[in-house]
Amino acid sequence: MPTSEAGASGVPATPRNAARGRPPDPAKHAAILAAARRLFFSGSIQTLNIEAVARASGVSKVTVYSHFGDLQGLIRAVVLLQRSEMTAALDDLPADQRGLRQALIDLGCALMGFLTSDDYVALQRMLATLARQETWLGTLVYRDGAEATRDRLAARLAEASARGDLRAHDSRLAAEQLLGMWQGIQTTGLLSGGCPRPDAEELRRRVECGVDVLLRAYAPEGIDRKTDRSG
Amino acid sequence: MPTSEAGASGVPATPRNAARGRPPDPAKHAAILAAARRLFFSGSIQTLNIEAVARASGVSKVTVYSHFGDLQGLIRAVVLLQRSEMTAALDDLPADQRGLRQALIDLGCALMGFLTSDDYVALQRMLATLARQETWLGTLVYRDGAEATRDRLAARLAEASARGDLRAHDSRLAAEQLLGMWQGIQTTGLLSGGCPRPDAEELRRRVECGVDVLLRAYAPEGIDRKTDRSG
DNA sequence: CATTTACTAAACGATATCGTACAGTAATAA
DNA sequence: TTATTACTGTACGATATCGTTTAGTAAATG
Repeated sequence: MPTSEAGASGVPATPRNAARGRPPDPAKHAAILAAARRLFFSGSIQTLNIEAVARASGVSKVTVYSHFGDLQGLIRAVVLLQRSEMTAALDDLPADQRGLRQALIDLGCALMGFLTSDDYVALQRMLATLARQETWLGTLVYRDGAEATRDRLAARLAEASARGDLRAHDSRLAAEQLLGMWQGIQTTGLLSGGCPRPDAEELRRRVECGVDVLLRAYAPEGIDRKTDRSG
Repeated sequence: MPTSEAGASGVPATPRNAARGRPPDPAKHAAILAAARRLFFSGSIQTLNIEAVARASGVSKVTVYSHFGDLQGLIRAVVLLQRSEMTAALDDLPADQRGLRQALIDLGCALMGFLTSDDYVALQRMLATLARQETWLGTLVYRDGAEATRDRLAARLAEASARGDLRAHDSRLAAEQLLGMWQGIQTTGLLSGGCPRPDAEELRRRVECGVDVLLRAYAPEGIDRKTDRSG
């Protein structure tokens, strides 16, 4: 029997102590995962089958099973890999601070670029497909993705409010509102394949307008901000 | 050969003129469609297979084929059926006019109730799964759903702007912003199974806050609206 | 009546895919 | 060297599901 302790973890079959026999090959583990990911992203979850993965990764079918136990396990691993890349991308969002408006715009542009990327859309589609069988995957990605982003954004809004740049408000709600305005109905359309991917220009416009609406609505009491974004 | 002209339409096999032989049974057509719909909504697209549909609708397998030609055809028919129910629901949205704010809130509540319904979520999941194979389905639902709703909402905002209740603005964009604020990250969460369905109370709060943000941001120039929704 | 079309029940052929078994080779530790 | 574990290639068994065929029954028209 192979190690069989790898399970769905990203770690290549942790040897229990000081591995007695031939050590498992991490390169193969990675190759399988990469092939599975590629196969899924260039097709649907239907095209992600063990044989194709084995062929594409130049590995025996048995090796796939010994590394990931199961097709479900492989799918899980792909989702988790994608999730880790997602969180990394979200952690790299700009944290610039030359003025609240510009900071929000930069963040919004980067975020929307990510949310409309093929990778993210594919991940969401996968989760939508798996939602019935593996709820926990969706929960995980939602927590680390949408919720985390909202909370990070909320923290900035709360700071701004504390500085007096915004009136007192429910920051988490405001953050969701901003995220919602940025997305509009785009993400829905992308997910169902109903609309093409918007270009950077279009995204920027949406992001800026969303920020302006938020700033005007939550401007400190008694201040009527006039903006110069006419037309 | 059976009529074979039904295709994916919702109409039960239009007889070309004055049908010579035994007429097709509309009840069976409906029963098949209903069973298919039920099967999909209580499972995933995986549980929607011809044999199960035939069994559940008390109809021969061959009949299913003669009515819908193909599994793809059946799936198409289910999506189109669901789409027609969706558009009906969207057409029934309240068009009340006792004040802009209340009208928007009523509309938002009804809409969000629909968007968070099991049926709508299931439809979106289906489209997300099918997005690679049958783009046109997604396009169709997106047009009749999200875009139509946005445009209807935009029309109301444009009217309000013409009346002087709102400042001049890009109504379509504003409509998307409002839709986005209402949804926040909820729809994303629901789709991936990441978050539970919000209750009516929660939805109402989101809708109201979204409307207030929009109204304040797009208030006629020079007017600083003070709201009484403190806390 | 005969003809034509819709429908049923059961069986069949064709695949696709899963997961496992087997026999052999490769790499590492004792 | 020997024991042990990883890996390969091929083959196999078990299903599941599609879509079709066949033979017969049901319901309509002329």
